[in-house]
Amino acid sequence: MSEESEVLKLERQLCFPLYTASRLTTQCYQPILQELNLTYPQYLVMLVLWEKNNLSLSDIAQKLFLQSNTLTPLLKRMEELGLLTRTRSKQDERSICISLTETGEKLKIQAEQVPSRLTQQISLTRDEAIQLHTLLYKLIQG
Amino acid sequence: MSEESEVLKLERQLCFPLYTASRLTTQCYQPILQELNLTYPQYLVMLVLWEKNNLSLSDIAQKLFLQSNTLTPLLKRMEELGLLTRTRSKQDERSICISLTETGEKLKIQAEQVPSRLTQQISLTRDEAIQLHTLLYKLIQG
DNA sequence: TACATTTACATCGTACACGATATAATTGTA
DNA sequence: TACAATTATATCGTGTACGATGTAAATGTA
Repeated sequence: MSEESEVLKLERQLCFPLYTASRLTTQCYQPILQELNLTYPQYLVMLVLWEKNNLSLSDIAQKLFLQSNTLTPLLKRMEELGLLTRTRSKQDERSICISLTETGEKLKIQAEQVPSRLTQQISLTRDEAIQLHTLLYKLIQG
Repeated sequence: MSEESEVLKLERQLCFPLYTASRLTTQCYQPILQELNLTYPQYLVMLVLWEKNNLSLSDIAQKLFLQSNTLTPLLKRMEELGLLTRTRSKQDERSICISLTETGEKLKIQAEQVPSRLTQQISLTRDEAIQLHTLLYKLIQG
């Protein structure tokens, strides 16, 4: 009934396993992050800020490949959770400075266990994970 | 100021490049799919149905690793677009049968050019793409 | 055959993503 | 210095994702 069209087969697309692997991996994080009361995108913001505190929205946006339309409400929710503060920069009134609160800083200690707990759930060898990591960054930066 | 915590560095995580590669790849599709008046998840549903028509919602759900909470509204929108019909199955009144309309079938012809147009934009060699494909499926199926 | 269990969808609420657009501050330039 | 262009963030609307829950049909079982 359906014509042969190899190029349109779902399993042949690169996009589909990317989309699915991303979603399923995020789902693996969910129960772990729930203990920290964080969503996955919120966790990413925390990773950025734990590495370097007091960044502007655009700094975070650049690191996460996101924009203000996604980040503004995300950061507002995180402010309401008491994880960070959003203050207008003195040097440039357009810019806002995102700073971790003490609560936000302290959450890092609990978060230290997250990566290893996730690695345990993943069905890739260490070498495969490295290989995948390399290929994904090549795709992203291309 | 921020303590050294190698395990929590953003660039070390596997999840982040997965999430980003998925989003950026979807963004590559967007202008191409706009010509077909499809969103990316809608395109995935079409890929499934072009391969095999007259599937139940749960068949599609299984292939795309989605559930009714996502698929029901998605399929309703596609029905409104005139791409498919949703009819209760006679054999099992709980099940709905998703069938392509003629419009939906015909869209396949236009879609044939999508994969190659995307491949051109991707910064991976053929071998790397195959390698990535294999690793992602291993991750998904694990 | 009653009835508990399972299955297939649907609905609801929350939180992203993201294109389009708005707004105010800063910068470049005639 | 006026004023156009740029930049940083915010807002809005639409469309996913997905956990939790609801509902009705089908199935298993005593």
